[in-house]
Amino acid sequence: MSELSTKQSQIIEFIRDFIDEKDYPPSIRDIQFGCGISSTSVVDYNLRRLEEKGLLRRDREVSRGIELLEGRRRRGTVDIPVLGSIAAGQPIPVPTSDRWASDVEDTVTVTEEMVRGHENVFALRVKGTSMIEDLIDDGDIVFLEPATTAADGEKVAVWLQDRGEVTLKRLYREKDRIRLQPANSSMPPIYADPDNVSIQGRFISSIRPIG
Amino acid sequence: MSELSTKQSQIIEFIRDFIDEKDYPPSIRDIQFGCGISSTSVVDYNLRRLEEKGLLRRDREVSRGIELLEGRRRRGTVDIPVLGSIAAGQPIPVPTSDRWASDVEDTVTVTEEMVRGHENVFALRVKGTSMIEDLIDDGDIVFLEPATTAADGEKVAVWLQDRGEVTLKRLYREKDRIRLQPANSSMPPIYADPDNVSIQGRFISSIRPIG
DNA sequence: TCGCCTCGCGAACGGATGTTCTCTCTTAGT
DNA sequence: ACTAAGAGAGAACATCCGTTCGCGAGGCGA
Repeated sequence: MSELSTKQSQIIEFIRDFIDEKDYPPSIRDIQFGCGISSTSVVDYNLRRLEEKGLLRRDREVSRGIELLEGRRRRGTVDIPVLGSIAAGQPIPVPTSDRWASDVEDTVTVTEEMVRGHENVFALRVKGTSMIEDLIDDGDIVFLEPATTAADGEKVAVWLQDRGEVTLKRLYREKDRIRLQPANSSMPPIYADPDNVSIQGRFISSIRPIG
Repeated sequence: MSELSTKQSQIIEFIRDFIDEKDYPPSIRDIQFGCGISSTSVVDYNLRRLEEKGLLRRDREVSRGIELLEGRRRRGTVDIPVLGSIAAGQPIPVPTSDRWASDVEDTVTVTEEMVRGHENVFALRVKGTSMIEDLIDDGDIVFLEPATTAADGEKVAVWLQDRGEVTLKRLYREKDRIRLQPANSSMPPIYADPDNVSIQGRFISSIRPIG
């Protein structure tokens, strides 16, 4: 029932290739000649079957009104703004709910899986190896979601007011201070007054540029 | 000269939105009504200007034969076959020059930057923490390119014939043996006879699934 | 003022294109 | 063998749609 005849998979294949090459869908006669079919009605017939099977969508009465549903796989990418470098001494303007402004210096494109389920994700370039034992190296790009709170032990980007810098660390609450723990046994933790620490974002994932 | 008139950027905008929504380009009359223009010839006129400026490409005499050049941003993704797990005791069929066979259990989609400049890239799931100090953790997915040789110190996937297993290590040639060095100071290196080692692939990059 | 160019309007032409109708041909069920 | 359904061929039709042509309104330098 949901088997595809040779002709039908050939048509699907042809449409995919056609769009790949030309960036617009083929007309029925394009398909006809491209697949060596002898009549437009045969193409129409099979297109209807394919539509019933949910493999494509057609806009009636519209030329080239064919949309491959299954081919929607690609385009599963998101552009993430790189707001700056972390632990570089610069304050980071965390994006508000509306999309980031236009002053973004750079963006990285990643597949949606890298930030799945998170909103308003932004990215920062990591300087230094303070999180090396959490497998975050110098030069990596980390993805964060805006947050103002965090559970103990979470990796967060925090703004240290007195130092005027943003850094990525694991955050632990102690009696009357906050401990920012590097993941690098050669580096001591930073202790800070709670009033001096403001959480900017929560770690989601990271990538390492090739090379 | 290369400025865009209000109408022209409006048209570009409309085309982009139209394609975004319908997945096929608008006809000239779609643009006409969508932009509140009173004549098809005006659309045609501006489309020619936009084509001259290199912002789009038109296929003459073809309905909806409009292709946005600038909108090519997305689609920069590649599907990489995940051939199995590494250090899991199973031999890995390295893909030949023709595209991998159909028995691929899984694929991951990544942006082209992750494998830039490499051919026939395949992926493996990492089991264990033997490369932890090279920032490759248990559960990571590594990307490799087929290779049969490697320079000293390179991270390679090697097939150990007597153990019947594939493992990811740094490779060093010593007098009459090969040293496979884990990046984990709690693990000893593996020494093997050169005849017993066959290199399967060279490390390119890795990603870590979210969570 | 006179060309010349840019930009826009409206209409008409002809090819492109989706739809539909009528016929075959084959296959499976009875 | 008869019939119904699936698949296809061929042609006709009605739009859809890109192109072109004539006309006009401004702007600009000579």
